[in-house]
Amino acid sequence: MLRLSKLTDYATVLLGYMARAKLEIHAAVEIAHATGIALPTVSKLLKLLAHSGLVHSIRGAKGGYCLSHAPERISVADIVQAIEGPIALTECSISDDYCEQSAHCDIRGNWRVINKAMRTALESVSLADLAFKIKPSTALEFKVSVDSLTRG
Amino acid sequence: MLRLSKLTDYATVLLGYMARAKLEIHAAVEIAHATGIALPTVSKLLKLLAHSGLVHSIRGAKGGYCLSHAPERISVADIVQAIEGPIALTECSISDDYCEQSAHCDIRGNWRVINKAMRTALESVSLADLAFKIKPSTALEFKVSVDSLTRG
DNA sequence: TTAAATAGTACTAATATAGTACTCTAAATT
DNA sequence: AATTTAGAGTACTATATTAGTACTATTTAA
Repeated sequence: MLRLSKLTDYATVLLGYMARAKLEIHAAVEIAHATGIALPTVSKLLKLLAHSGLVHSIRGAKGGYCLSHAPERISVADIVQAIEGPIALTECSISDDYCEQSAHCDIRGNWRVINKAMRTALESVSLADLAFKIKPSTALEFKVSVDSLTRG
Repeated sequence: MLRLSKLTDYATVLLGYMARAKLEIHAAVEIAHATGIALPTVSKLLKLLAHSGLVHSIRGAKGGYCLSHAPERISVADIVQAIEGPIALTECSISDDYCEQSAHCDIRGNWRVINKAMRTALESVSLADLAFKIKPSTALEFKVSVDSLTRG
């Protein structure tokens, strides 16, 4: 079904809330109430997002989390990677060594290309695009030449 | 990690074999031997692919499977959909009703756009691209305007 | 009629995901 | 300094999904 995990989905919801709310600092409890996502889940997600540097955490009383960058600077790819790890459609996209089939498999190199294409697609959409309505005039364009892909 | 299932990966390998091998009809056993994928798995996959019309099945002795279309006409999106079902990154991309969060969720519509973008990326790569080396001169281009996306 | 091959279905096992609980550390307020 | 608020870290459990297997039925060639 090629789908994102629920956690990633939740992450976009809670980051979307943070992007829209004007106050800088948000406690996990507040975000949980506002979004309807269970508190332990919200905490877990915010920790992951803090690890990847997408949000900044402030400890102690009156602490909380704030976005590290403007919503326009945070891409969907960033969010997916923060929660799910590297975007890699197939095992062999990650490491060369792992696949026992490699003798039979002539397809490996070409998956890399597709992978890069997907990543490019996800990188081209920002948190701002998600959180605020995408205007119909906005054009998403992905133009990926194999030259650039095979170099990457 | 946004990855395809192993089964989808296997499916590309065995379709790749069929695309390269010149003989029209291939029994499941033959494909299993050639690709190193276990026979029961190969059978399962070929059944799924036959259901979606990507391969044509011939029953009985001397039977087997053959590609329904030229490798150039079969897209990676077709293969993914045959094995994993509809390409839908989030639950709400499939049905409107399901999501209990819908009151809180302003993000729904925009996921659709991303979804379509991903699908477009996968549609732009063919089985032929996978099975034979993509030539560096080949350019994969995705150009998706939101106008067309919101209509879809 | 027999052997070869796919169709269909149901089941089991393995893995990954989601969710929860608990302890530790840091900062602010009094 | 003590207390309270809030995040950090870790480990665990339950659930759901995925992968893999087995078995029976059906079709066709020789």
